Amino acid sequence: MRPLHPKNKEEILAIAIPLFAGSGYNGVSMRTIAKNVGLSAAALYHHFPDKQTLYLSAMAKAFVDKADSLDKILSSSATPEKRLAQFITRLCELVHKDKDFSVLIQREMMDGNKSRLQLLATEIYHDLFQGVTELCQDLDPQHDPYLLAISIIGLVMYHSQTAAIRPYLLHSKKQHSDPQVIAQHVTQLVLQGLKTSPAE
Amino acid sequence: MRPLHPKNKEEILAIAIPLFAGSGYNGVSMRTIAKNVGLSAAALYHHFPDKQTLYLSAMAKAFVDKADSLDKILSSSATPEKRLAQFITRLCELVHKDKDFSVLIQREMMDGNKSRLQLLATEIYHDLFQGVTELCQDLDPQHDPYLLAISIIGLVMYHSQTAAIRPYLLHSKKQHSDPQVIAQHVTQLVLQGLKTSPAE
DNA sequence: TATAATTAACTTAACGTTTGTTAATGTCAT
DNA sequence: ATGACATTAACAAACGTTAAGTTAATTATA
Repeated sequence: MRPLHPKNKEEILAIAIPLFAGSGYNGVSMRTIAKNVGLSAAALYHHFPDKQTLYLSAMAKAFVDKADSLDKILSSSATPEKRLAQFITRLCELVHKDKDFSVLIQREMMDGNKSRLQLLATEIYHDLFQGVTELCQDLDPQHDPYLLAISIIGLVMYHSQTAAIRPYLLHSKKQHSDPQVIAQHVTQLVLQGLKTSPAE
Repeated sequence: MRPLHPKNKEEILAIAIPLFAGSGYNGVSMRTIAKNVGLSAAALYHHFPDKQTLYLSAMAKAFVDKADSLDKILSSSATPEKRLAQFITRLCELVHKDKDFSVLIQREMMDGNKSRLQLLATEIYHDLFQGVTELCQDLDPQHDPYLLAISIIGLVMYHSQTAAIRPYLLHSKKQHSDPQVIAQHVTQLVLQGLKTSPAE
């Protein structure tokens, strides 16, 4: 029987992405993906030559267009402080809306071999990191822009990645998962640290 | 033949820990562990009833005594600022010396099911997080201590976790992996943000 | 103190299952 | 009729795990 709704690659990848994000490469079998898609495992090989290619395609799809909107903010003509605030807010929204994004990046950084890390660095991180580094130099030439760039990105990412364990920690409140609340906290931390107001 | 140097559980776990850190639970087979230890796979079942138990034992060993030295700093009588600086420095040293530590925690946060997350939260994070939260309240009651605690821990952890991809990023220098450099950067960022000096 | 029983620490061989993957085949729109 | 998209069946390899056997040290017994 010919299927009523033949699956294309994009549909398969859209289903595979959260699976890989949730259980990692080794934790997701071709049969698991197939079952979720509504196909036999063998049918997947009509769309992808092997599992590795399917996985890399899923990664590419998960990352595409993510960096673009951030790059626009970074290269705008606003003041450095405003660019920083906008960038942090946008990144917070992004990782909140697409929860697989930061998890997949994190998994790649831990699991990836050299060539995959290089791919991640050039394809995803290069422009983004370059932009943040330049922003950091505009913000304060005194600081090491490299360390500062990692700190800014890391702050946002870490708040997103700890979401799973948060319910089991004390004093956890709903607002702590609100991207706007996190964005405001991170922005203030980066710009002013703990000194709530210089006027005090 | 009875072996000349019989392996005990601790030896097996010491070898299993970096394997699990490097490839995750599903990425490490009993046969792989056995080969690295110098035993047959079946011999591992003489020491541990199953893979899950071996893994959880490895996690316990990797985490034990890690939180203790940090708790001491947090409960000292120094000023909040000094306690913060000491805590960050100690945590930086710790994740730099034992690179498996933060990776294993990160993997648990991503892979762990509910019961394992709860275990991680109560066994590892509870006292530590509680201490950092209280320190944050001492530092500045204005800030949300919960968000600030995650930010502080996250800053240190993220610098450690991005070590693998760092060689593939531009402007990377050796000093950016130096725990003392990172500690100083993070401390200054938390205390003062970008404002290099109020006297300027 | 000599000897028998027990135990700790392994081995090889095999089990049933799951894995990624392929082969052979079928169905339907163009 | 051809080609795109699917199926079921099967493959070899790797998986976690178990069974049975071997050896040497320890412990109990006479």
